[in-house]
Amino acid sequence: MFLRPLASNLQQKTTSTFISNVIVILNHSLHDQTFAANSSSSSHFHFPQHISQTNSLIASHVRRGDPVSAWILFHSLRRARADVDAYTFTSVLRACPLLHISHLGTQVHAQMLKTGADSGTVAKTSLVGMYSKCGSLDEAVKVFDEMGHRDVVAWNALLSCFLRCDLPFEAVGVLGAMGRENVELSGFTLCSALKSCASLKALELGRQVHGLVVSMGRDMVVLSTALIDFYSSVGCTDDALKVFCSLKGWKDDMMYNSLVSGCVRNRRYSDAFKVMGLVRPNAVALTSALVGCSENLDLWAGKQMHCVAVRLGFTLETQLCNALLDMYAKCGKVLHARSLFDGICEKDVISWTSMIDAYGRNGQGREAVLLFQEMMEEGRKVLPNSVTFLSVLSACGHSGMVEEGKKSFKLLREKYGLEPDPEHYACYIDILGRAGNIEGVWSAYHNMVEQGTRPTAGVWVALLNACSLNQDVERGELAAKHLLQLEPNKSSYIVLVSNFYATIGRWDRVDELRSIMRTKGLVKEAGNSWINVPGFNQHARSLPA
DNA sequence: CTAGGGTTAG
Repeated sequence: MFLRPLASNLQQKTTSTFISNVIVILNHSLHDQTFAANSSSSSHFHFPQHISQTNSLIASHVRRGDPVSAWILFHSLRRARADVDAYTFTSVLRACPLLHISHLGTQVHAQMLKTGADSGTVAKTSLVGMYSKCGSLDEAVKVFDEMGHRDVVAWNALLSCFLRCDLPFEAVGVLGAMGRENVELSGFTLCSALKSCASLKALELGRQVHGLVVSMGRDMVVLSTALIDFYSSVGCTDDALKVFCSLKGWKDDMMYNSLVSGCVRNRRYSDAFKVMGLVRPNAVALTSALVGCSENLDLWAGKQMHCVAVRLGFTLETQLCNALLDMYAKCGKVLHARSLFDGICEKDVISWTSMIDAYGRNGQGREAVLLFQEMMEEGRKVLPNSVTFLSVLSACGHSGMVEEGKKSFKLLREKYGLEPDPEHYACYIDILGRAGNIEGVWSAYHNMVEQGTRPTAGVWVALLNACSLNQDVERGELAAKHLLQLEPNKSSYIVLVSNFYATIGRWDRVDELRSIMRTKGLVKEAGNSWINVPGFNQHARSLPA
């Protein structure tokens, strides 16, 4: 009831944009030819006889991943003033978040209010889902609050709402409220509960949910997957393996994928390879396993993965190719990485970023910058993001390309409208410091503070390094003070600060820091280097034949 | 006809 005045308001405000949005959608539609023929005169457009049939048609468009067709059908229904019911709206609400047009869902909501289709639990539940998928958490909660009767599905929708917005603490709060309201939990509830526990690293709570899963005894494949993911997230790989082994009967791909990814995340590479060997691997499992190869610098195993991918015909999977590219780059095989990059038909921002980073980390800054320029060329549909810029900036830093670094730092804001993160400033300060431009370093710092960006430890480290190199004693001491204030217990930072004082000859401070480290019981972390000798590699040996 | 599990770049 409260929303009625708001609805007419919205309707007025959005009518003009509504028409232009539809034109945009029509231009992008794969089916626009057939539709244009039909829509030129709406009397030639025949809808199925019953509204329920049209509803299923809209729903099936959405299911097929074609929200544009769903929207076109819905819109022509409205234009023809055909009857619609609450189910028409629930179907089209699922298409709204996929169309990425601002306020589209709000427009539908307004139409629902006008036709009275917004009452009822099912309609309101789909509105909650729509708003949360469009990023309007407040609106979603508002709709939920206005619901008269809430069934378990409505509660589950609210739960996923908080999970989607990365608010696991609030999600657990919803679980508590469900308990107080005596809502009977469903499998969906437990699934969301496990996800919350995973993000909160709440081992005990998760174990209790595990108990509920066992006692409920339904949806075991899906819930076991969620359990595997939960135990992997809290570092209990053995429990994840136990869940996997104790489930008898058929297991699907997702379950294998979850376990492979969990083993890799916990650096249990040989277990990951063993699990992969149990079935014919799919593209997702291979992608996870490749991360293990990259982290492990295990070129031998990585090449096996590559062979498997080729044999099973996964070479068109962009995400898998990206992981392969990265694996070759991390193992120092830039040329292999490049030929993979060239072979990717649908290059996404990660393909480009990984290749730029591959050049940068191997000291080929010139190639990195050239590839970045190629990426930015007119007519490319892939836009660089903040990670791309980090790779470019660090490539410039490693290769001493000061001018190129300055240029890309400017582009970040001016051409792409991105706000530099502290990490970008740290890279940029590093570039200027190495070039001996200490005044540039500090003006970049002041610039950052003026933008309201708070310096992180990484920024202070970059500033301190710049001061060491340029013998900027006073401001270096300032940076040292801030760094130790921010991270007083990190031995690597204490060593860094102590090295700074050694550079400027303040041995009293060096001794002071050493005794601080002793009293805090900190030791300098051992450095390590890693090489793989073919034939002496444990993970490679346990690879399935 | 509303709600759920796995994957890639720093």
